[in-house]
Amino acid sequence: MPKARTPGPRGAPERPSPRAAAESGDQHRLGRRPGPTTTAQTILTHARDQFSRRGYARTSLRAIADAAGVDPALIAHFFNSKRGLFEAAIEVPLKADMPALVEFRTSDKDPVERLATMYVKLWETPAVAQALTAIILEAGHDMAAARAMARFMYTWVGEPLVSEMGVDHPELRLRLMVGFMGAIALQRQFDAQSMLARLSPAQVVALMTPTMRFILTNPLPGEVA
Amino acid sequence: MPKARTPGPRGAPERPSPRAAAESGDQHRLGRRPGPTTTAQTILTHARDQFSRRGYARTSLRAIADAAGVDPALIAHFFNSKRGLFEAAIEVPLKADMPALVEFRTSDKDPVERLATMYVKLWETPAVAQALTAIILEAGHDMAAARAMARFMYTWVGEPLVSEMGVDHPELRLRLMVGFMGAIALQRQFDAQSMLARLSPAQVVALMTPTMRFILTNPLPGEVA
DNA sequence: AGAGTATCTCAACACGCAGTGAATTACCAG
DNA sequence: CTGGTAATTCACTGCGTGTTGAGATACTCT
Repeated sequence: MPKARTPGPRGAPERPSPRAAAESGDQHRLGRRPGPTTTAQTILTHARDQFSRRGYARTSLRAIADAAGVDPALIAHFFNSKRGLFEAAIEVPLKADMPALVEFRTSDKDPVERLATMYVKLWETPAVAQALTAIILEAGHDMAAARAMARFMYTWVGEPLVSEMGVDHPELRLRLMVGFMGAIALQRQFDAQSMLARLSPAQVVALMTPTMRFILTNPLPGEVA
Repeated sequence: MPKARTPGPRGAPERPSPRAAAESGDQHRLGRRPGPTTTAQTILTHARDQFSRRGYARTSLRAIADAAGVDPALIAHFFNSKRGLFEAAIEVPLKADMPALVEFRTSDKDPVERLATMYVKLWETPAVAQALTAIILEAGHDMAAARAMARFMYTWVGEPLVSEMGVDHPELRLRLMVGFMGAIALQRQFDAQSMLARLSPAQVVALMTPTMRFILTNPLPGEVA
């Protein structure tokens, strides 16, 4: 016998709501669902979506759970806390064999143009775009996001580029360039009727490459050098 | 006639807490304060501070009221709602006789350098910097902020510049340039140990001017033109 | 001086939030 | 089949939030 549990110290006297007994084709309403389990991934996907569109503070766990078709308590079960979910959501889902990354390494075009191409292509993958957007939105408020941003910037932009083409004052120039690139991506993401959003990926690459190259190579004024 | 109001349907039976009668040198604790009234301005100042540092959603009216040394209800009295307070806070406090603006109009240097100088000087005025920061932070979430940003961008950047020096595809180029400028300002504001934040205003101007000029004047690639 | 109005505090409400513990169901290894 | 473990929902608790109404105090205009 499953032992003598107190039959229910909570309120709810003798099953008040059998819960609208005859729901349409709906079967089980309680306990584990049959079939394989993909729920954690589903939650993570919708979390990235919400965090990237509304920011951390405006996003409620209930909204994510609703979108994922799941009880809010499941989030606590899989990710411990809202913070835990957020930190999982801003883990940029990059794998070295993604086409954009492979092409960056194997192409023999100009490094800057290759970088711009890779960047724009990365933003075309929704999960990546959402993670990056969430990171940028919270970078000023959340240390984890700030670190994620620095890591992304160093690993996927700074290190590959500087190691290939020499650039003086790399920290300064990279900050300027990444700011420029981020501003473009954000405008494309949020202001859908902006000119920038109407351009094709190839057009955006062609548009941003010259300025990126200029930022990296133009002689710095005497005051700062 | 003031008519017969129900004398008090709320709880609070016969004044429960006379509130720690003898506070140090503190006099009046209730009712209007003696002397001239500057409270609305005080609230607005602290609101800008909080909104710019923590964003709209993370900022509570109670926090603002505490910082201003005032009861939260006063905010509702002066600004109606949190939203009302925010919309007042993102009204960029610019007057045409501010030194930075005057200098922009009267100097005879290169227009782009003048613009950069004005911009950096504007960000040195805390109230302006805070309003602009709050606008940028919420531009993706709040229509009022988005409009404020467009207005600022057009009135104080686009119109003066385009009217003076001809630039083709102004919308596209202005978006790129303003994104670049905003990214610099934000990095200086939030990442205090960044290289950018350690530069003097004059240095930042010297650093950003060439890129701004490049963005405005470099021939656009055939794909977009 | 006195009526009327603006400023200000207090107490409370209603609501949404993140988080918790127990109960229920399905999966899986022996 | 059977026992253990993971997945899932439910009911609930505090807590913090924006907002409200009433009452108290000061200022202002005649």
